Amino acid sequence: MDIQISVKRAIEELYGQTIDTSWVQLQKTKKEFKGHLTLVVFPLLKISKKNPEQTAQEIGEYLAKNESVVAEFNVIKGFLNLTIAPGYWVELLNAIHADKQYGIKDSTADAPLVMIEYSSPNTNKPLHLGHIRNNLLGYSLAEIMKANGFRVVKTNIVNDRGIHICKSMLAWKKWGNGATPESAGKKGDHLIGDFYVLFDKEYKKELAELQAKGLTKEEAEAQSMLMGEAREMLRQWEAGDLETVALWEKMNAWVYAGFDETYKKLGVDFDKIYYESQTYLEGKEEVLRGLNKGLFYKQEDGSVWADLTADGLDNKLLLRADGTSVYMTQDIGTAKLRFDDYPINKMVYVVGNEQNYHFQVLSLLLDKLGFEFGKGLVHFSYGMVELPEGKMKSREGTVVDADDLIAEMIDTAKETSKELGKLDDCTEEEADKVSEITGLGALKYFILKVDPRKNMVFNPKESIDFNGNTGPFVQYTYARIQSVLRKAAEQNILWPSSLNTQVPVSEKEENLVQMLAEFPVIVKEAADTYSPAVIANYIYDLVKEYNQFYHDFSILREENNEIRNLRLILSFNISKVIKAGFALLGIDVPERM
RNA sequence: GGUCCGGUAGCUCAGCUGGAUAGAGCAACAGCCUUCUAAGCUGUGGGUCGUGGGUUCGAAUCCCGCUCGGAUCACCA
Repeated sequence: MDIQISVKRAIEELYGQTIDTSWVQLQKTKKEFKGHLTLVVFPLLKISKKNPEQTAQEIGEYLAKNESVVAEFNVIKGFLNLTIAPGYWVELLNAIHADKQYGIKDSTADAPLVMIEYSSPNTNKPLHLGHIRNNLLGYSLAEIMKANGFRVVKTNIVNDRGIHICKSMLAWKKWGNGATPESAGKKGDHLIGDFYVLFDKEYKKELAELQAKGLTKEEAEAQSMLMGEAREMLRQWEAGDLETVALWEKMNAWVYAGFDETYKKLGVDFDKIYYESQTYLEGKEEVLRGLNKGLFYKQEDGSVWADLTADGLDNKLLLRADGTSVYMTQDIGTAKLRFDDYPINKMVYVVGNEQNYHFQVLSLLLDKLGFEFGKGLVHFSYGMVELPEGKMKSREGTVVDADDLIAEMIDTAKETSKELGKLDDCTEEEADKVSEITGLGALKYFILKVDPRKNMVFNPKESIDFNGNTGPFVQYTYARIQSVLRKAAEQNILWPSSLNTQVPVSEKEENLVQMLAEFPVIVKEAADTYSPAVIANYIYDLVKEYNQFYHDFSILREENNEIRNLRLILSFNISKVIKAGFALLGIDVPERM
């Protein structure tokens, strides 16, 4: 709203000075005071040359007299509380109501292109809780960026090569008896993950046996037959040995099928998938190009390094002495391929905060190599997910498997709904659908509402608690609004596409309209701060406010037609905003529950 | 040790481009279902915003020191 301009005009008229709009500090009036918007006058004292109360009084009088939007005002200390004219809220509501895509901008063909990398799994393990946070953040961020008019490419880099995959392959070959996902009755990613674990177990056993014979830990590791075989397998893979590559392809295909199932369940997807097996050689070429241009240097042993001491960082290895690439090399290669494929304006990497340093270095290296998006790349860094009992680290063996967790959430949702009798008049199919929406909604909302940067505690038990600041609370409110609208239709209550500005609007309704008006601002803010949590917390506030309001009135029994229309349109718009906001978070809302 | 991030109610978290008496939810306690879905609503209690300084009319918010916790500083990915 353009009260800001009104205030600016007032200052100019009263004190004959033009001011920057940033001096006009308007904020929502606190609940305990009368008014909608509050002007903080302290910054303006320099201009008025008067004390805070006088200044506020003068500006207030001017606005009330000359600006029709301002109906009343009151002054408390240095705060000028403005009451907005009633008709204004109805106009605002009409405007929101007329906009089908409220808060969502369409992207144009010439909009900046953002590539968002997220998920990035290894092919030797199923996805776990950490991946869930990653996937949800990445997907939500992509939707938020789209809603702000950007063109977005969602991408995934699959780490499909290296010694860890060879470990799984070797274990399968040795002890697998030709097991397949079908024969074992497991998802492919779980099957391969189990073989990875098996390898580790056997390897540890071997080490213990060697150490029992008097070898040190280092000697045992060097002499390990198993590890030797795994390394040999990696060499064969790199050399393109047909049998090894065939096995690798077969097992990877199982894993991908498993991942796809999990992604589908989570509701995330990708526009383009890159595989490290296809990018790591590209990175090597880029590094050599940089070496030739004198950007990097070679050590006596043949290894290639980047000197980043001028940028306040250390020397960074880019190619090993034997010419093989490291993690950084692969990321450079991937970046190159991506840039060849898309005219990227901005690159966003959704990767855990343990890699902050890596991306600091990557940004510098890409910049040196001449990639325009290098310097401005965003490492969308998020914190670890911990369990109430302690850290969630794979080596501590307390990993929460993504598929198990999702299934558990859906089951709990179903049980709870049943207990409450919510599913009584549903078919089994509908019950399953609703349980899936609420179970996943609980999970997604719980994770997304937390500031991404922070480490968070995920308590499975609490997350499925349907009280309080949770996804199901919001979903429930949405479903109830749908129920109101359904019943209005059944009773042939038709409401107009816009309201008469003379309709009386209560304080609580004004408050709700004000919150609705903030939605586009919130969506913008979420994109600027790269934080879906902004949207989640806003939606919760809106829903809570609505619930408190909803409790007080009866729309369908309302005798005054205009007031009933106002409330129906208000409810409709709130549900519209909930749905849009939740879509940006990747959460579904059920029509009934 | 260097660098980065965090510390807000018993617990989980908002608030952080400086603004009024720091907010939610959970947990505890007390109420509200002949009224469109009680997965809800109302009320009560609960805080030296880690700590010490500084800047300012005003600091949870900005700056500096200290402290605690996490991450990282690999020829792992």
